[in-house]
Amino acid sequence: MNNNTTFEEKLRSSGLRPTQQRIKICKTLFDRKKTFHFTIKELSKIILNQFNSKISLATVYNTVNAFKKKGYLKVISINCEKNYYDTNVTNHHHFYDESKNELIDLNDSEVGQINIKRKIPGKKVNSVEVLVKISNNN
Amino acid sequence: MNNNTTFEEKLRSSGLRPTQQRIKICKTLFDRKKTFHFTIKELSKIILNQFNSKISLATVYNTVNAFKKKGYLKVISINCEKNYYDTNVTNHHHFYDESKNELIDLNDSEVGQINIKRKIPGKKVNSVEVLVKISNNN
DNA sequence: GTGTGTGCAAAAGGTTTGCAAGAAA
DNA sequence: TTTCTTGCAAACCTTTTGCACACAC
Repeated sequence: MNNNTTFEEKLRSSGLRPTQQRIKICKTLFDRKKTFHFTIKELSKIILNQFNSKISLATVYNTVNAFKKKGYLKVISINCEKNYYDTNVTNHHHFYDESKNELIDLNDSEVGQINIKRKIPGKKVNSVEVLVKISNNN
Repeated sequence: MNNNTTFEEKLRSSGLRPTQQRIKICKTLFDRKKTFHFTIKELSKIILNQFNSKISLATVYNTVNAFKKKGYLKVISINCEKNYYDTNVTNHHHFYDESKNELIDLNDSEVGQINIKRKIPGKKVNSVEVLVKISNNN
């Protein structure tokens, strides 16, 4: 289903030229069954292994930022060292495994209804996200 | 109540020498009624204005990191650009005002009970934090 | 005096940018 | 041919580190 033609259309319809680099990035990000969490460094390394060809860091950043702007990816901030990206752009929550530096999706139904009782005058709520930090039981 | 002697004791009992710089940082951070949210840059600027003397960035970082390690401050990651610190080290939640780049505390009672229904085998939960992103209404 | 802390400047790590060469339309 | 994209290197920002000097004890 997610073949090259589909990615070409996706890119084109977003006003992005379907270059070889962008198609490779699309394949790596979106041609999978499960949600994908990654950092830029990890993504670069995976692309290198998957296609045996390097895409420059600048291009990876540019493309990921373009996808973020288009709403194809979202950012999750766990710490200030680096950004984590998520191919699941729906409203949901996360476990962050501090032992493995790894994100795990937590869907809405796995977190009870969250009821924010306080309102801030003149402000609207953009998102409500829960981050559950976990680590090994040792 | 929070006079210099108290801060000296606090530092000493934490194994930190009560230097002039550290006492100034203590005054800025802890000699206030309300929770204080700050970035390192903001803290440096406030100290400069408050005491008319500059403390080197390295020292501010060192001291803030020491206080974090001692449990006097906690870190809140909103985005990857910079770390935010919080003088409220109890379990609580936050509004993040994306229009003003400002944190507002949300105490436990203002957020309904959060019930994480999923468990990850072999992992323990370290914290559960809610971040509510808000912005101007217009 | 001894050991710790400070401050500067340099380094480190992630991210962005400027610009010339290359690819897409 | 025109416009957009790539890739390199340099720049940028926050944070950390090395080291000489200064301060606390």
